[in-house]
Amino acid sequence: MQLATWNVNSLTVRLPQVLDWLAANPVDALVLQETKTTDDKFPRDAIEAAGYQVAYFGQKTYNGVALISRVQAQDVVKNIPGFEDDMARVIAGTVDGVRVIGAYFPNGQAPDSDKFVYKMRWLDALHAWLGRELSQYPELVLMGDFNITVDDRDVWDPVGLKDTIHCTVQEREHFQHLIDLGMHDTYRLFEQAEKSFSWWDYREFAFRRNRGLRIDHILVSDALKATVQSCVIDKAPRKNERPSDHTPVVVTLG
DNA sequence: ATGACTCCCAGTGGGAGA
Repeated sequence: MQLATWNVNSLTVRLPQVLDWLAANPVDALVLQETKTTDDKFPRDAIEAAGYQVAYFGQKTYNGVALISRVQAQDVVKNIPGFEDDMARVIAGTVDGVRVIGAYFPNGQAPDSDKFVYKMRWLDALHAWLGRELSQYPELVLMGDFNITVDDRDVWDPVGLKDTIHCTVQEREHFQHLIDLGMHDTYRLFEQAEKSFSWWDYREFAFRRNRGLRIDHILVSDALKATVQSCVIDKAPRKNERPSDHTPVVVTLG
C-alpha cells in the first residue's frame, strides 16, 4: 500500500500536475493541502476520470484539503471535532482499513504573532483528537504539511533560521507530543541523504540552491511501523513549470 | 532588507504563504 501527501498551492493551477503525478505514481491514497477552492468548484470529475474517489473540504482563497483514494474513504471527518475553526485544514477517512488523516497545519507566521498562538491551540486540539482516533483506529497514518521542522537536519540554514517560524522549540515540542502518542516519523526510519527537504521558497532560486525545509511529514502508528518499507520525497514535480513550492512525500507499507 | 516569488481576490494593489 502506498500513501502520499502533497501541498499543491492551488489545485486549480496544479490539477494537470496532480493528474500526471497520479498516472506516474498510482498510489492508493493521496492527501492534498492548500487546494484553495470551494467544494462547488472542486475538480471531482477529472479525478474520478483518473480512476480515483475523492473527499474534499475547501474554502475560498485559503487552505482546503482533499483525500484522493482508489477505494472510497469511509467515515470521513472534516476538521478536528470539537475544535471551532473557520479554516479548512483536516480531512480524515478510512481507506482499506487504515485510518488516513490529511492535515494542513497552521503556518504560524512569526513566534510573537496571534497566528502563532492559534497554531499552538490548533496543535493542542490535534493532539487530543489524535489520541482518540488512535484508540478507535490503531492502524493510522497522519500526513500533510506540518509547517514544523522536526530537527536541524530539516533546515537548510539551522543557524540563520534558529527560533524562526517552523523551527521554534515550541513547535518541535508539539511535534514530539504527537510522536509520544505512539507515532513514527517514517522518513527517519531510513537512511536519508543530508539536506533533504520538501519545500523550497519560490524566491532567490531556492530550489536550485537547495535552500529548503522538510516540513511535509508522514507519521504512522505503532501498529503500522513494522510494515513501513520506504519513505521518499519525490522532488520531480518541483522541477515542473509552474511548480508548487512543496513536493510530494510517499510512504510504502508492506 | 518589512525584499525576493506565486497565488488569490481584487482591480491598476495587498494579504498570505514559509
